[in-house]
Amino acid sequence: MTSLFAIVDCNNFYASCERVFNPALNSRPVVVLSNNDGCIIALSNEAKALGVKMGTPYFQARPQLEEYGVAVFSSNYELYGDMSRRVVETLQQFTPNLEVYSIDESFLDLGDFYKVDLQEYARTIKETVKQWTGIPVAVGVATTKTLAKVANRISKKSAKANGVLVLTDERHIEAALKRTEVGDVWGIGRRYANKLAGLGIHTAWDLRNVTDAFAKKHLTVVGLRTVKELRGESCMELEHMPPAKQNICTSRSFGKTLTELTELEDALATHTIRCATKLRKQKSCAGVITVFLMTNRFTEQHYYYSRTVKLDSPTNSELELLRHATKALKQMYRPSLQYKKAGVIVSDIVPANQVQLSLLTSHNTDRDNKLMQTLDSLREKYGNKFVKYGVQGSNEAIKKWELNRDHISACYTTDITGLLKVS
DNA sequence: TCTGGGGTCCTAGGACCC
DNA sequence: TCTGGGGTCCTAGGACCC
Repeated sequence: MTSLFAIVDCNNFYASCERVFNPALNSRPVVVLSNNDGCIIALSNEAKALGVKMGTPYFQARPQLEEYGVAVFSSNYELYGDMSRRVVETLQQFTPNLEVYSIDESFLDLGDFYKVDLQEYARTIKETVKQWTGIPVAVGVATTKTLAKVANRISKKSAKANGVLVLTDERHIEAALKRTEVGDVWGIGRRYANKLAGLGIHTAWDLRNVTDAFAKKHLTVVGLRTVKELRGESCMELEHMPPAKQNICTSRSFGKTLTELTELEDALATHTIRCATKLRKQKSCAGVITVFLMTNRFTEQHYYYSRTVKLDSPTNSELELLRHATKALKQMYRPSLQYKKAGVIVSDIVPANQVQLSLLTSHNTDRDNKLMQTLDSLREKYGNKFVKYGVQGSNEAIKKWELNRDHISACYTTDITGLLKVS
């Protein structure tokens, strides 16, 4: 029984999302910036054709962008998240055996579809997603996830393929792997690509033909799996249910540098609450919380402070996490430094229903759980900004550390608090 | 002036125990 | 006091992904 996978990948996803609700952009190059308007993280094909590169700091690219009349957007994750859901719902019409791999990519298990015309089927997927959501996608089909990714990549580049490539024929696979650079293989990053080049491995085809021992020695067992997948031996199953996260991190750069303890408390409280909310959403508790502060990493003197606290008993109560985070912050804080970024990481995560209550803390837990449930539903209804703690300060104070989002698009699919509009 | 955020997995080496 | 070996756990660092 041979496996069969499709990977459906949205083209230039964030840029495409901006275009869906603003058709005037269809004739213009579009870029989307990272948080804080820092770097370019998405480009339309037209912007790529101008030579603008992914990851470039906005302030460096800005003159060029203005010269060419490129449309520039701050990232709008409410919009992208909502569009992502629409794409997934469309794909679910084709098969329930689907893995949402990232905000813009899904794997489909086509294991039972050998009898259908795959080319035709893949094209129907692509056209349906475009028609129902407005988002252009590319579809790659093969017997392993890694080969499907290769097919997907080529389908975008080849005019003939036009966004759909079924890679099941041995001769076609060989040709595809020969024209794929080794660094473009899923699982081979820049470091490994350089290392492999030094060892005479330049294409995906070269990599497919190394021995198992060679792969394991130079690329660890992870790389060996990649090599096997390139040979057509499926080593990565579809993951229907994403496993609960083992670490959860919320961090942001500030719009401006901060020096005051109260401002940092405010920012970190918001991050802590987001971490706690994420924990509750996946029904987990964390046994360890880490708080970190850093100054600008691009200046000569760069400071990074962090403090890790092991809790008596795992929790997802933001009240308790806030207590520890605030205390840790006070211990780390040095006045007179220009802080640029802060964050909270919760780890040692366990399922909430497996938490052993310590006698010391158990009397609080019931009350906390009920309060957290209430807060979650209030926030879902009225938005995150609706419920706040004293430590989070007034709305005035928040402006100082909030992100720069000078080029944000309108909230087409959500209102300002992140609520779904009823349409 | 301005440089993102959030994850996973594997390995090597040290600490510690028997 | 000296000696050897093996197992486990933890951490830091390095690689990758989107």
